[in-house]
Amino acid sequence: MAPGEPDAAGPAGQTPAFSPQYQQIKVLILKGLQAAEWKPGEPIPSEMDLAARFRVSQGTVRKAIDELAAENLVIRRQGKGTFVATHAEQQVQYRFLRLMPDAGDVSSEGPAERQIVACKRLRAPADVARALALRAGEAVLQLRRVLAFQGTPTIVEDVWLPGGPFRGLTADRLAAYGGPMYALFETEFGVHMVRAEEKIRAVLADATTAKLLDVKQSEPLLSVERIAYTYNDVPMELRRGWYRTDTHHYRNALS
Amino acid sequence: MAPGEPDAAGPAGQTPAFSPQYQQIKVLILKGLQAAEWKPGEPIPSEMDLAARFRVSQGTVRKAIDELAAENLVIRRQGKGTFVATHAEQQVQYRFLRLMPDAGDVSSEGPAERQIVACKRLRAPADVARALALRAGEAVLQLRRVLAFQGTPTIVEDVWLPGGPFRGLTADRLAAYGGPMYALFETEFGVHMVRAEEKIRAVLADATTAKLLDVKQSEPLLSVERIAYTYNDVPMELRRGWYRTDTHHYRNALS
DNA sequence: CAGTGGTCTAGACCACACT
DNA sequence: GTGTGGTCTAGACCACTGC
Repeated sequence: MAPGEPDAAGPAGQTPAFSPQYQQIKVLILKGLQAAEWKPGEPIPSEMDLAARFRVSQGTVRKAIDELAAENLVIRRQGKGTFVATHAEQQVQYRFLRLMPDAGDVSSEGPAERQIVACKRLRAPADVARALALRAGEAVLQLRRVLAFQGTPTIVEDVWLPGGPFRGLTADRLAAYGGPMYALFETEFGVHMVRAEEKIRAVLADATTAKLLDVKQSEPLLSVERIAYTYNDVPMELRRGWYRTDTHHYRNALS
Repeated sequence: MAPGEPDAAGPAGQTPAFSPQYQQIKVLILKGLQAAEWKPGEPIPSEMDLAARFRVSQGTVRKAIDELAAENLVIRRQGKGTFVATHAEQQVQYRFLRLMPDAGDVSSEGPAERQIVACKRLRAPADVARALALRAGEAVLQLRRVLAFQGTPTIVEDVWLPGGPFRGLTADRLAAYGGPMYALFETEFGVHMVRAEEKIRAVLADATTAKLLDVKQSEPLLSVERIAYTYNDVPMELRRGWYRTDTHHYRNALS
């Protein structure tokens, strides 16, 4: 688009809704990501290429990519290129897990030991359907797992996934896979989690959870309800977790 | 600095530590903020003015300010100017409080009722001294307050402040002040909290807390330990809070 | 060396707020 | 209209990576 040309903004909008070129280009790149034109871990075209493709200057593409990088959708590497973000091969193994050991750091703790406790296919209860934007009764996958750190069971999680996108996921497949669950989702099902929202509460352990975590029933636990979203704010996972916080804590940075 | 001139980077650094101009200018603006050259709520000089002052182009100043804005140190308002961030007169009244009502939103809840329970001056215990980067035994201010929403006491907080910067703070002065505590810190003591870190755990209410929150002693509560920092990462407040999560939850966004 | 992202400039024009 | 931040360009040069 030549400078000075009118915008391709909405036709009958109340407000003209001015949208700068870099925003429109951001949307175009976003569509490429959604359509898996470039897969997680792969490079997207260079700024020059994209500038030529979209007929804008490099600076405009740059600003679009800057925003995508700020949202962790894409990672810039000077001298190499810009890459689609991925949950695998990331130095930060657990991008969405904020639980930290009270002493030492994550690296000193070693890898988590994962154990799948249950995995079944069922019809979505009302609350799950609402969270995943499904109709009540649609097929969902539900699984429960325990994470242990250095031999101490620390997290119990119930995970609900929409049946459609995750058709074919089984306990065996999960157990066989070593890395983070979200990495498996990417490689096996083409679902990339982009962001998540958590609601945190303090609760008392129920009998089942207490047993799985090897604590007594009156033990206070952190209840963490997470909804994870793919591109375009489509909810793709509901996860309810119970965290022991006697040796770990949930860390959060405010700014 | 003319284009092409060498950087004013560190003299004897192992690595030359290349630092772009916009970073250096960011630091200069930061110093102005620290020195209260411009106070919270006031505008900083226009991009053109700063560009002239620092002898760089507007674009370079722009990038510096962009980063400061991304860190919430400064707020850009198109057509008006760039303003020093403030905890007062902000539509988001509680910038660092993540507790949300389960139903409805913050606005539907009305203002919090604040009640100061205690306020004393004492010598810093070892843990408090460590958190505030003081020597053990230095004077600190400690206060305890209860926040209630719609008549229900929901939060108990113990706040520790370094005695020096907060000399003259009394329970009366706090009680007389209507707005958020951090707003008072700005206007009365020139201390602007810039960021904070929280460690969250699930605990059982002790006798004192249970009484203040009007819950039974076995009630699970969210324990939130916060360290708040001014400019330059100087810790200026340690806050230990206990939150009821039967009607509220701690909300967090992950990306 | 070529190719990538990163910095910086100078200038033009746009959107917005105030007066 | 003036002044502010916001967008966009075209071109130059720098820093980093890998061939």
